[in-house]
Amino acid sequence: MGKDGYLGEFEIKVMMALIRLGPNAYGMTIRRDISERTGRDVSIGAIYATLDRMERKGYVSSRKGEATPERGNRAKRYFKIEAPGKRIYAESWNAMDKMREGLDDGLVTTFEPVGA
Amino acid sequence: MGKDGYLGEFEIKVMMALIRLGPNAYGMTIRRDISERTGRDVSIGAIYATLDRMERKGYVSSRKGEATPERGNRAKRYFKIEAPGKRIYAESWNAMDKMREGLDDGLVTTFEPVGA
DNA sequence: CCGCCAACATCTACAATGTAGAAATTGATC
DNA sequence: GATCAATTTCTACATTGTAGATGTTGGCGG
Repeated sequence: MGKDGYLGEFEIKVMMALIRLGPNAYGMTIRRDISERTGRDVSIGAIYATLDRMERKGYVSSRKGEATPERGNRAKRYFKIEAPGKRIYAESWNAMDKMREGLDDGLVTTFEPVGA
Repeated sequence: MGKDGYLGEFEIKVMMALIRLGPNAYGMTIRRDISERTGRDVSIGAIYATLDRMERKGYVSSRKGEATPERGNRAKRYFKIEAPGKRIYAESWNAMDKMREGLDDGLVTTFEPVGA
């Protein structure tokens, strides 16, 4: 039970986007969610590569949706988290959280001492 | 400012251990801290490889301590976070935190529905 | 003395993840 | 039927993650 490694930093973010987006999660929305929240752009290739790898492991699954015909459109590929994915995501996050327990944010959020 | 990537999952954990351990951070204590908190063992090689890479980038620095002669002892190598390290750690963590904003823990912490 | 043990660090190699960018697909519109 | 927009797919390479074997240093038992 839970003997595999942890999700990587980017994988965790993708998982979070999946959770947030729910049934509306597909490549472009996932990308947008991550860019908006973190303030940094990610290539769409990065998103799919990660999603594909997680799908191979059974962490997520995908299904093709209908092509909504709004000025040229390719069928979307929707993703959702599967049980093993939830499990490893929870483990990954919990480990982070435990590592962080007790750490004072002040120590690390401030970049420079105010006086110089 | 802050245009490099983010720290990886393990790098973040090592940083957290450094913060927690303060002046007592060296290979073995870092390893122990991570193992105890996450409940999983990490090889000492993994710790040093990560630390070395972060040192090359100027995120952390190290100095050799005196060999405390308690039943055979090699001089410890103490590590500490440098300003660029604090910066990227904060950015990395903040990005995670923002991604997670609003997510319901209940969704992901529970592995199986109670009823089957 | 000498060989062993303990506490640490170093090195090497390989697997997994992160990431970008260019190309392909598809249907709509003109 | 050429072009455009929304989306996915493919490919390749850089960076991180990770283990394990090996080197170093001194105390200790005998």
